[in-house]
Amino acid sequence: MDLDSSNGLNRKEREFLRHRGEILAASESVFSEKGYVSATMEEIAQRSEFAVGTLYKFFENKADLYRETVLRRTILLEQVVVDAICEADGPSDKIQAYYWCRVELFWKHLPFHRIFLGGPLGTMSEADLQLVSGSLERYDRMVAYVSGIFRDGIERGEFQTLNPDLMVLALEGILRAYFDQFCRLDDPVRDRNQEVQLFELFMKGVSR
Amino acid sequence: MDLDSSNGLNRKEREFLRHRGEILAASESVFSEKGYVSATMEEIAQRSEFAVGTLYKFFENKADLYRETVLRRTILLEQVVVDAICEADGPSDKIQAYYWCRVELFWKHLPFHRIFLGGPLGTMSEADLQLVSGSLERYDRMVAYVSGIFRDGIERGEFQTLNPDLMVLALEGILRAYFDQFCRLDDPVRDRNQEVQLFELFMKGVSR
Amino acid sequence: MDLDSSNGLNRKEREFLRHRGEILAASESVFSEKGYVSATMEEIAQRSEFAVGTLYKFFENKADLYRETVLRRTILLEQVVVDAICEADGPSDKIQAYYWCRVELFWKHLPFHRIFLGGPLGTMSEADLQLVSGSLERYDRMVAYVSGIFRDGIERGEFQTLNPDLMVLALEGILRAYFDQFCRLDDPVRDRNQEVQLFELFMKGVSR
Amino acid sequence: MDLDSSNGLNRKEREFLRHRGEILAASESVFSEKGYVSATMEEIAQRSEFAVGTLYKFFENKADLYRETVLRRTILLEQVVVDAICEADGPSDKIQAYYWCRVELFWKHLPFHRIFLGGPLGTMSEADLQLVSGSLERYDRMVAYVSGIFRDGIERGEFQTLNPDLMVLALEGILRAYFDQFCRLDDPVRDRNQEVQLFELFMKGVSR
DNA sequence: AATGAATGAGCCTTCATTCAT
DNA sequence: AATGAATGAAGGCTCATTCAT
Repeated sequence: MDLDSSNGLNRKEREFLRHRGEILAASESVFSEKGYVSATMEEIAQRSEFAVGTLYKFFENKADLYRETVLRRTILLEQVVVDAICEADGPSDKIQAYYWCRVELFWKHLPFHRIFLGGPLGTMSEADLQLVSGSLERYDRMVAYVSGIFRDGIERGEFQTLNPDLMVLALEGILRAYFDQFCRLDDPVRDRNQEVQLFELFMKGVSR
Repeated sequence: MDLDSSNGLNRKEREFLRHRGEILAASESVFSEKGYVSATMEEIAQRSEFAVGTLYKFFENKADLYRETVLRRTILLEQVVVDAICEADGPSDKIQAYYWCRVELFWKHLPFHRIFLGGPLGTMSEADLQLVSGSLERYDRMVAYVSGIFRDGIERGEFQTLNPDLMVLALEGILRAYFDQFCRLDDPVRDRNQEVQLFELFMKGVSR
Repeated sequence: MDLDSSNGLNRKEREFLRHRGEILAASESVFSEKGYVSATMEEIAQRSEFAVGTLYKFFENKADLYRETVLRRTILLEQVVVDAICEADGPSDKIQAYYWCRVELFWKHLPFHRIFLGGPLGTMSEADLQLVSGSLERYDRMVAYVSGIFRDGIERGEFQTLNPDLMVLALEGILRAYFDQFCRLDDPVRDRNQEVQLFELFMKGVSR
Repeated sequence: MDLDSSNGLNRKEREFLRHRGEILAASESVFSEKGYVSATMEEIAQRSEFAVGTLYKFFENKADLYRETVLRRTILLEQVVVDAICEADGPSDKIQAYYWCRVELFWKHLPFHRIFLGGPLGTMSEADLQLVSGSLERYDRMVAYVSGIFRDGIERGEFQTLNPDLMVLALEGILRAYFDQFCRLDDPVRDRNQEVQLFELFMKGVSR
């Protein structure tokens, strides 16, 4: 009976994880709307349909809840991205896979972008940065990974001879600028043509 | 009668403006370190060496102080940028002028970048956006202006046929990504070579 | 299941109402001593033996707490007064019932008189009046009701032909002047003989 | 040149008194609109067209300014009332003189009534009462004086045998109730007929 | 685990008062 | 006397966190 999909967990444990997930979902939505400081435990409680006290059974405090909220998505991001890259062959294709993977994930988890990948990377306060240091590490690792692809591509003569870190930086900047447009809007409408144009612009910039 | 630099203002008025400037400087530094919500009037007062009550003689409230802090720099940004662009001839040169102008201003006003041009553009909450709506308007106007240059460049055949808005978007994204690196650091070191490489990457991307 | 006096409320609800009542009691005492503006939430909290934050779980803000403090007593006043009048027969007896009812209520709720029926009716600022508009409405309704009794008495020939509104006005004035004496004192001593004399003076004034 | 109407004061002294009077006038108007606590020295300064600091050259502090504002009018009240009473002959006429004198003064100094004779007498806090103790003394003296007239009238058989203090109390109460009506209004309209009716009601109540 | 009432430190803001000019 | 910029203590209100049930 207990041998369900959730890898050999019993009912108690499954329920625990489900509740935890519900809280994280609520907190993601509240944090993305209000920002870390203005979000209140009260509102997260309401939206998750738990009592305030219950949140503290699952997370040490507000900072911890925020950290975990961001971390959950960052882990996902890293996994999906690495998988997508692995499945592609050759630097250019890998970069293309990465690009579209990022774009798809954005549209799937727009609120998350508002919390973590939008703005904050550069502009969070010292204190805030520590809140997500675990996620930052993963993000940096991912960026380094992509950087490695560019390095490879340069060696193979597919990309021009530029600092590969700057290539990722430019790519990330273009992605964020594109994403940020939609974070301002209530009801964003995707335009795949723009996504194609941006990618071409970038590839023309880095290609030999 | 007062032959000073401040266009016919008397001592009282000059002192008022100087104090106001001191408060704005303090507030810029505090807001950039803590963010709007976490910054306290108390700390801004201490850093500006005025009493809390004094801040309220110069600004209506915290939101107003923030607004003016951001606006002052945005006005400067717009002026300097437009001037720089005007002095250059032809689309490519104008874009180059714009690029370096933005870079110079960043290094001159790094804290401002943390407040306004870093992150927040995409990720500020509805409420926060209204705080700086005046500045946003100016920024959007500036972006539209640069977009016009791209349009012109396309018509002249200097740039490839892409949506000029996406060109500015990419350029802004690259700039922000470059800037954001340094916002994370305590003691950023400028590397002009990187700045040149990034610009070339971008120009290669948009040029015919 | 709970066979208590509080009409089918559970323990939680009863406790809520009890706490609310304790806060209202404390606030009545503080407001009556200090007046609305000088009373502090801090002191009301101390006197009710709750924390400041707790007050805000029961009342939206200071104005709301004040409003409710006054309203609770005004509702009581209206009920008791109307009941007393209804039980008496004929205009003169009804007025007598009203008079003694007001007097008894005064001695039972002296602090309330300091807040609402003493002074403020005439002298509260525009802003303050809105604070208690609900109570004022009730008070005016009560006065109108008593005025109707005078009108009736005039038609029956029990009272002389004067504007009935002025009769209530005089009666209210005499009551307030009598009450106000005791509000000045720490340890007021009731003198029923005075109360009788004042009533006779008034009745002689309005009777045929 | 210096022998003007102001009893042998020189220009300096006359100007001093004039300025003091202007401040008192402004403060009367502000206090009557806002109440003691809500009135600000800032607003009094603006309305008197002096700087805040200047107010402190004329009055020790806010409490002192309030005290003097009230006292000035109370002294006037006492003088005018006593004069009016003296000019009348016999208890009934003296009371009539007093009544109309009070009514006239009310219409002449409505804002003052809002500050001092409306409400506060009974309902001011301990602290507030000390603010105007000097005025209260004068008011009590005036009331005692009128009480003496009633006592005299009782002895002469003009009034019925009741506690004369209660007679003044009733009279004062009726006056205040009448006055208070108009303090609620922006644009009060006098109705002399009402004033007559109220006086007759009262006189019928106290007369033999 | 779940609840939510209670807590109290902390922040924005006001305003009586002072003081250098 | 006159000014008004500067001060800072005090008050209303919020919200992360705790704890008894």
